[in-house]
Amino acid sequence: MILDERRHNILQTIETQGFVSLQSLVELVGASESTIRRDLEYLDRIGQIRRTRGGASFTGDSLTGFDERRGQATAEKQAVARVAAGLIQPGEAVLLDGGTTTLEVARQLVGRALHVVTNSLPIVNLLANQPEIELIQIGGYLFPKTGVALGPLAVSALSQIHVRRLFMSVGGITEQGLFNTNTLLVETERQMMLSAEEVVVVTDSSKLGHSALAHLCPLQKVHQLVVDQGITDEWRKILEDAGVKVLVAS
Amino acid sequence: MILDERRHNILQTIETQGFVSLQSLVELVGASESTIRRDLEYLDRIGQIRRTRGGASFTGDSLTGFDERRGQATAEKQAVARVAAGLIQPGEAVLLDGGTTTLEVARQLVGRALHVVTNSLPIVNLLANQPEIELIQIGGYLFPKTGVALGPLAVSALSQIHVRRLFMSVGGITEQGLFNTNTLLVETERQMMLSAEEVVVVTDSSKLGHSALAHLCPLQKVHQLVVDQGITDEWRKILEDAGVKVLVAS
DNA sequence: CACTTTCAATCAAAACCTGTCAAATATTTC
DNA sequence: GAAATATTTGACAGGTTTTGATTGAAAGTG
Repeated sequence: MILDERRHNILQTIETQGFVSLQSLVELVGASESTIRRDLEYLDRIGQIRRTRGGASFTGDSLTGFDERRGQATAEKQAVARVAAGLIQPGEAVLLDGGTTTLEVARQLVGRALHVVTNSLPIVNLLANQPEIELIQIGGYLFPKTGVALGPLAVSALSQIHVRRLFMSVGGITEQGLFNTNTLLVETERQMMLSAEEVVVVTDSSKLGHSALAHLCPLQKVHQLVVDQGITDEWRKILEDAGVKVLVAS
Repeated sequence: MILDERRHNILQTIETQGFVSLQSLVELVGASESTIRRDLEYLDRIGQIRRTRGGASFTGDSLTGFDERRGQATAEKQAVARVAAGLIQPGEAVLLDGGTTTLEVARQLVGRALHVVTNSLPIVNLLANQPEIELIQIGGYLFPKTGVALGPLAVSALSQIHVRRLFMSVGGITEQGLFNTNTLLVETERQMMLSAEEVVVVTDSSKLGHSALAHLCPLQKVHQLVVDQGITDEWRKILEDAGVKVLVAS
């Protein structure tokens, strides 16, 4: 098994199981302990997982994230979130997708008078009981681990609402457009795009050039994209040529 | 099982059960007493639980802020919840209304293979990530304080689903029927009743004879009612004459 | 007060991690 | 195509963390 394939395998296992021991990974992929250790170290460094003693755990926005993991929202993500939140006018209605970056955006909204619509359980928990915010929750099948409501019920609910701006996260961006990890999710996000006047993608630069399982839409459908400083001039040009307004957070 | 996973397990158990004895944790995770003690000490130090003699109880900044009333879950409510949960068959689809008693019912469902539909944020937080439970969340305008989704979006979502049993809470019960405190809530609950084959009301006896702002439905629409021992013979007769099957929890 | 249960402290054993190195494999260069 | 170079891999030594057992003290119980 080649390097890339193996790491992909490992990542997927961790994502689906939440926790995986080093030993079980050794058995699963048939490589030595040392190799798996190095893979885990790499995946940790790029922020996809978190190494723990004896194995690794998924670092995605696990809603039960119990320790300091939450503090792992990197400075980049926070910078992106600040810029994104700055786009919002007082009293506006915004739609927030699930994801760690949009969760940071939500954090920036506390105390502002807004209408917020979201299908993300972590965001709902964050904003519930904020007196200034009128919160509309999108229901549906609650996807485990990430706590995002998806599926027909979510799509149907979204079709009944209309907002000024959508803040969306993605799994990957290529010249072919946006991608995400899950077809149910993509379906729901398509309806989100239909319900918003303006589509704002929030992402970190590591997603640029990477694909993912499910194709969401071409670049042309995106109005604005907020990204950290890591973006290359090349990518900036690709995006702007497709009509996307690029905002770099610093 | 790796360290992180074990502590996560422990925390989740404590979070859903409220209190757990050290012995039961030893059995649950299959580690030694010493190890569990150390884990509890750690979780206590980071402020997620409080150690008590013989075990630990949950204190954490609970994901929400809705269940301050947890301690108030009286023995009567728990008894009612146990009886109510006993009605549910394996694999069934149930709809849970918001409310403290229904939250206790939800607590009884942990570990059972069920489809659960609910508009209550505290219940969603409780059951999210329970692997055996398929969770469908009803969205809508999120009512502050109680964390229940209401309004047109909720009604519309409910109209698209169908379940075997509805567990409903009420604000008051008189001979005229059921009452609740809020017209939006009543509207949503009416749709819930349409989506369920059987309507089960869970309540404590103090609600009997008391009215509330909004009339929900006549007694005849209720199939079963679970109540604590405080119910009088007189009330029992009134309910049974209206065709309600009364279950008294002891 | 006697008895039982729970707790904290200690310690050796086991599990795990880091860093290093040589062998194996892939990539580049000529 | 062969040699040179770079990367990846597996093994191992030495150090650190975690674990389970034990013991005496402390806290609850009748």
